[in-house]
Amino acid sequence: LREFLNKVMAIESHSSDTWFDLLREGCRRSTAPLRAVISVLSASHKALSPVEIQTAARRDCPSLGLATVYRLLSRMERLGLIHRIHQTNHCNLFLRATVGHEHLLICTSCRKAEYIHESDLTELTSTLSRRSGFVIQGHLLQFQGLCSACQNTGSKKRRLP
Amino acid sequence: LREFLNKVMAIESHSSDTWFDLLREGCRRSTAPLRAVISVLSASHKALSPVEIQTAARRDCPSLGLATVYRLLSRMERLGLIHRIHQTNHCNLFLRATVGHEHLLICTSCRKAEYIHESDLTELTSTLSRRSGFVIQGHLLQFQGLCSACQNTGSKKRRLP
DNA sequence: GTGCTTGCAAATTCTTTGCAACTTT
DNA sequence: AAAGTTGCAAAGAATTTGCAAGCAC
Repeated sequence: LREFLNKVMAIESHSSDTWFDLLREGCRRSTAPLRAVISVLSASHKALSPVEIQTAARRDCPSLGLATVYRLLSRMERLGLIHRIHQTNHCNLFLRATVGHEHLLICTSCRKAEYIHESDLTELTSTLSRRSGFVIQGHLLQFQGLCSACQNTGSKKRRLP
Repeated sequence: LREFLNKVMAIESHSSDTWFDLLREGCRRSTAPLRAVISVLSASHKALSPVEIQTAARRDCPSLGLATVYRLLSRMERLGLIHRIHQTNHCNLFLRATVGHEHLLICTSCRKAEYIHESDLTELTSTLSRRSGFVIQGHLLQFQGLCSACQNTGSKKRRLP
């Protein structure tokens, strides 16, 4: 696995080492399904559904079953390697997590997703905590919109609430 | 329906007229299932699942079927009267929408939910838009935590990621 | 009466699980 | 060899739909 991860890291220009470090710590065995799914998720800038992940990963691992995809996704989610993307309707899309960037900007048309860096929420969180009496454990902030590419290609596949 | 809504409005102290106005505009017929579901949702400060809504609404409308609850929920969601609450696992909880308050604070234990007023996001939105080239259509901001009541009652039903 | 709504049951869709076979270490 | 993983098929959930009967206007 270690070897495989180093290879993928070398290819992925946008890769943070931390993500691969987490993988190395969290996954003990290097199996074909795992490697195939890692390849797909580490390279994708779009949120993908389990079926899409299966389809894409079958290029490297043709026998890959959907149940295995679900099992791998839940493992990777538990490790904090991927995030579930919540849209008005569909909440079954997954995207590689980026360390230090918790917030998202998602294209409602092509599902391209970007992690964004956001600082102001720290203060807001403590204000909220003080005012409401809640112990705040986490939050979910996601922006939806049309990426520049989709603004031009018209509303082909646009999917609005 | 108008009459029924006025009655409910009178009872609900926290009610904004706008919500009932929207209902009046969006719903033409006053049926027992609709009235029962409105009663439940307008009064609840917790996010509720379809089954919970059915159960609660059966007090007023014993024959209420689950399919009808789903149909009513999707109508009300389309009208902007309720919001779907997205949690790490479950995304099938619904809460009455509060006009002018888009953001939420949700107790992971009892699911008590409060709408919060948040202003800073406007500026952040335009910064993001400028930097990313996205046309931003909306966003989702939800805080999770433990409400003061649940901090004391221990971690009975606590449900963490 | 007309047309929207409902309840039921069946159909779909999405996700999880049991299990024997198979890999990885 | 031992332990963890996989694929398949079956099971479970969650949600949607077809349709005849019922209701609101």
